[in-house]
Amino acid sequence: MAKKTRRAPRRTDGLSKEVIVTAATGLLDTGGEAALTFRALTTRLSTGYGAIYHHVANKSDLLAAATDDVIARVLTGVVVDAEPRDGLRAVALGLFDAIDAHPWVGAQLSREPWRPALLEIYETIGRLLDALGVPERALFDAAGALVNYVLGVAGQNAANARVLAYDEADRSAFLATVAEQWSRLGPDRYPFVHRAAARLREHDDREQFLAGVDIFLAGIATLR
Amino acid sequence: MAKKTRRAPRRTDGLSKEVIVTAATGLLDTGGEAALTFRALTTRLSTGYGAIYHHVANKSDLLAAATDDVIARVLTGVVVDAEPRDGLRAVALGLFDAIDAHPWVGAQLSREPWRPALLEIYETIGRLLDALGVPERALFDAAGALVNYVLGVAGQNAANARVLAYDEADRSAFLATVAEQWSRLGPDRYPFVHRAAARLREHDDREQFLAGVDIFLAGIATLR
DNA sequence: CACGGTTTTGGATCGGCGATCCAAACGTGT
DNA sequence: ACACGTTTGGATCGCCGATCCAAAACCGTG
Repeated sequence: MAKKTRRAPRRTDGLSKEVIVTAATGLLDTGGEAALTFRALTTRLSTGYGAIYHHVANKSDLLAAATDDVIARVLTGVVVDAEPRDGLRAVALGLFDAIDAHPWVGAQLSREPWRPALLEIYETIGRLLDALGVPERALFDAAGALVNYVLGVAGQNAANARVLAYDEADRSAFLATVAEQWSRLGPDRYPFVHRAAARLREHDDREQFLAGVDIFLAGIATLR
Repeated sequence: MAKKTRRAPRRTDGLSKEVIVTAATGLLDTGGEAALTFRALTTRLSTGYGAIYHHVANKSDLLAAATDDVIARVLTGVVVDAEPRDGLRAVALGLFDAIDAHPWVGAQLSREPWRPALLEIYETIGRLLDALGVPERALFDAAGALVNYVLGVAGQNAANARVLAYDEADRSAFLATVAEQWSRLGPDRYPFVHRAAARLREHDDREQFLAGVDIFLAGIATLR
């Protein structure tokens, strides 16, 4: 009935998985995991569902592809032929910063640990630990421990950062509020957290992360 | 019309947040995070949406409550007045096993790290590290590192376990498959993972986790 | 024991999501 | 120029979290 709604003409620039992954990464970075919906993708790419599903199996495939993309960028960007100890710190910091910039990566890595991204991480860190001279019998325990430490802390940090407004002023205001709550908890029931509150205000996440890596490397050194 | 559908009579046993949290934990344990829906809850509790929303603010409130519940059970169940080193290992193992039994807890802890559960974990581990004699200046870095290591590894382990069928036969079959894939990766491009494949078959997650805790404690000891 | 306000409960409903499906538009080989 | 396979856009489905409202039970007051 006179509907004849002329459908929009086909796009000229070809759609590809790469284009879709880039758009998805943008949505994830600006709005968090909840912002990645196929509807938002169709709007941003001005296309339809079918076009996207033609290049991507489903949502978790898309998330995995975006994660692999981010991690691959980090690992190839890091100089590995440095001194192993420096290389390890560089890789650790690179992953920390990447997850800080893309908080959803941390969650995805622990949700689907069998995909390529984690394999590459293990390979890079394991090789560096080997070059560091960690004995064979302890190499795999050490690699597992270090990888998990790095991803664990980076993920926690990203989760914390997500709560904070991304503005530095709000950040210190938030930290002050939390510190105040913590110190109010009472030294008898919460002696540690009560004391930690004072440190909270002045602490630097990145420095604390590196301090943890060093604790780790010191522990690994005792295995030799 | 003649609809006059007599509405079901009101339940006699009172609904409470505790009952709802228990039911939610059951759903989460058997079917994973995807299985926790308000529809499934209404079925299991044979009630309606309003009844549940009367006791619970929303879904994330429910998840947080269930998480706090599980973690509180672990921390109160652990003997703390033992030797600090043993206490730390006991707490670490308790958390590892709890997250292994309730995989969703790990994800929730990193998703909303400001809720009570993580506070209690920090308090318990921080106090034990203090009793261990870690110097004040390193105490908070050490606590942060250890907490994140424990939660990181436990979460990864739970994610791995979730893929595996919960049957031990399927588990070794799966491990064999992964080990085979890994060893096929080629020693030139993936020297570490290629070697790790051999270990994968025989490794015990719990033992490897404890080995990591020991690496940590060894590293912390060097801070003294 | 009656009665009215308050708390607790059940279910209809809404908008938004991932996924599926199909026809229109395009490109390519002949 | 034509036909066939590929790429694209959008209608549609079933399910989700959340909201809202009225029925049912409870309870203090007289």
